Amino acid sequence: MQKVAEVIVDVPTMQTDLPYSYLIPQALEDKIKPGMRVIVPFGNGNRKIQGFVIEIKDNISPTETTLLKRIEAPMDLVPVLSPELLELADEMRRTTLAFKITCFQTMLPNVMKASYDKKVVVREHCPQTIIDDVFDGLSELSWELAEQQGKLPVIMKLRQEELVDVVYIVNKKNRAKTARGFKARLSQSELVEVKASLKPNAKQQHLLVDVLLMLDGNAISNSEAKELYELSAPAIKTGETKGWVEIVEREVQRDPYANHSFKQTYAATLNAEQQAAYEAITQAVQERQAQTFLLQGITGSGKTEVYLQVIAEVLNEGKTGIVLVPEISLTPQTVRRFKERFGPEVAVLHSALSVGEKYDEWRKIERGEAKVVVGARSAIFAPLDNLGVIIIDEEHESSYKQEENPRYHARDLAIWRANYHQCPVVLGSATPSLETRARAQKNVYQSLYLTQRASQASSLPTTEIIDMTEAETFGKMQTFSRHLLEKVHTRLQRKEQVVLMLNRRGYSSFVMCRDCGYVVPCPNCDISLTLHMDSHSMKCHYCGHEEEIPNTCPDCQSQKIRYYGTGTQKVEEELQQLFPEARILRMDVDTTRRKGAHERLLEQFGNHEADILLGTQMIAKGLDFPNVTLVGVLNADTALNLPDFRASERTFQLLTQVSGRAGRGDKPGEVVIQTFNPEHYAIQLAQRQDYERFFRYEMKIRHEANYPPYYFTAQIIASHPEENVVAKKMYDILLGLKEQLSDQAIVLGPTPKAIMRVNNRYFYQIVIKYKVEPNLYAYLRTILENNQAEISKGLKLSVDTDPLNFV
DNA sequence: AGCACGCCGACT
DNA sequence: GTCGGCGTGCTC
Repeated sequence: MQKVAEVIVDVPTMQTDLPYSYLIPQALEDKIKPGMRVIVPFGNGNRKIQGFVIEIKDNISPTETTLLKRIEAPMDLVPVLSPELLELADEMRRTTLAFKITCFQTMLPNVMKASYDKKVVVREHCPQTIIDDVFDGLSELSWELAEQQGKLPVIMKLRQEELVDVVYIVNKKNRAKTARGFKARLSQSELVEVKASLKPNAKQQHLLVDVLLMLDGNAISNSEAKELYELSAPAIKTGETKGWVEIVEREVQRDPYANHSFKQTYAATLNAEQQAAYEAITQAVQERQAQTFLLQGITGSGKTEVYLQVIAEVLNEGKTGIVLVPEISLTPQTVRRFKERFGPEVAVLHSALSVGEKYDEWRKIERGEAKVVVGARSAIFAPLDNLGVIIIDEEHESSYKQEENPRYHARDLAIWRANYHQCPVVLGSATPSLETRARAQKNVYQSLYLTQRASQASSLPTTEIIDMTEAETFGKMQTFSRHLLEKVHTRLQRKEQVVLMLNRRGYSSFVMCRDCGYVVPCPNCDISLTLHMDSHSMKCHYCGHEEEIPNTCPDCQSQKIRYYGTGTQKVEEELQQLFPEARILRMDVDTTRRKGAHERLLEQFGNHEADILLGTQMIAKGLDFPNVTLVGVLNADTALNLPDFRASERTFQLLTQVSGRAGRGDKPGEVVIQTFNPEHYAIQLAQRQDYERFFRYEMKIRHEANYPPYYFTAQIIASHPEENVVAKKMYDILLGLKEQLSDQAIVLGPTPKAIMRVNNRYFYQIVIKYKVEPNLYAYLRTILENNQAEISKGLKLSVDTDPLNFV
């Protein structure tokens, strides 16, 4: 019976988000497997596109099969998606409402996404005159070139006359990097004979034969032969002409950490709490329990050592493990800790890797060479079999949620995969998200606590709050309190280091006219432009618009146009004026844009090449410098006043985290928090590092206001170039929702987004708060389906079934 | 997404 | 009368 493959095609639309059936050609019958990529003809013109086989059927009636097209070619030799990941894609499609094809592409390295080309090929009976005129005498022409040269009308006509064909090409990008190499064509004994016949002064040829003998039939790359044995290229060439060697192409692995050397480290002795956590988790590993643990441990309590030893046990059992780390923490220091313990069994998936490097790491995992995967969010899709544990460090980090389709949360998928493999998940944090902590409270997750700092010498830092409404400040911008400056001063004298954090949001420089108060707005968005001194221009952070800095007020022509605000650059300048002798390192989006810049800056600071590290949120994570004895938070409030119910939670987490940066060594640490809201509970409780009180207080607030974790939320965002179009659409959607939802559900909106216009589009949102709405996801899907027509005409509609951001 | 079919405006 | 605009609908 004819075999048929069910294929998800690479056409990301609502209407094509379903499997299409294709015949499997006889020759490929036993080759095509679920999880493989294939090239299939699609649509009227039979253009060739990529597809994923999800199922093979052989019980299709013969009458049906005659209507089917056939698979053109496989794109893989073995499936790139395991049955597990195929199932996980189902789950993702169901819960995030994203297209199946988008889910597949998210699960795989970027290079596996096909790109498409088109070309025009002359047919056999095409007259030579036309070939000369249109194709410059060649047999084909790329579509792109034909378009540029304005030849499309001619080509259309030629195609109707059947003189030329339009051919579609699916480009595979995932070519493994290959290198030229060679291996012996002769047997060992023949080589010995050859060597005996060589003249004594033919040094390179002797060397070549020696190398060949040593390789014993194995291949080596030319570059490796040169590097290791100083074998020259001409010698290899000679070997080829004389028939001693065979030239081969070898797949080479790009190892992004090839230049690092790692010395083996061994398990440290665990304290009682760490030991208890270790035992609970490894017991779940051994007993194959899909238990989720919340490992709640203060900064410096040695969570990582617990992870390492759990993984060691997992490997010992012949299983594999995934460790997720926030993108920003995936520094060489973090990687080193795992590489030093587990060596080449560790693969690292990191967004800073090139697409090729990422593919190589992925291949290494797929081939079973790596047993431990350390990576950011998308490493949750690592193609590991036989998972023994999934660890998510800094569980509360928002970077685990993808803010584009598919809008998945790595934590949810981790729990799904753990269920599949019957293995535990460990969620680690000093400041767990309220959702996670609430689940632990209800014993859905099992709680494990680490309350002691692992190294006895270090103690918790002392934290002071400075009320900026009353404090004596310094400088034009009132960025620094006298108190903080004095403390910075003493550190500089003592040759200790200081970390200063600037909450970036709402803290950028802008230009304002002192006469009329005019602020230069973005022409495309409802926001003012930000001043950038490095490029001497005004930029919009939302749409990228850039323009010159005005000399006179564009509104009233006054000359009195001045710079305001405190961007990191401005603060750096002022700090430099206050401490001319201090070496300051600035770390923000501008200085870390270039690949590897982030690590380089941190390394410099670690080597004490700077005294003060001044940066945005990104400095709060994971850095561990023993010489830092003072951490200053310049503006603790800015995130606090956002209209988002998680504002307090984020502020508390951030402040607790930066505070942990002080006093990591044997010298005591101090933290100074400058704020305009000194009485706010998030700030007060962060000062005392009192997560428990914060949790209870915040839960009360969430309960009273019907927010998570007491309620689930869903968010619909629509945008359109015309405001009345979005507004009307959203009211329509609201009406439909009201009909579908039970009266327990609460619908907020539609309301314009805080920045209503971005890039000349108007944004509105609806938020749904609910407890039990079994039909909600299905109905949200129908909303997307019903608006297909408008979506193709400029409406943008996005649905998030578990949003993290409401601003 | 990309292509074909189809129904209304300005041209040889 | 036709060439071509892009609205609509379909793709195994």
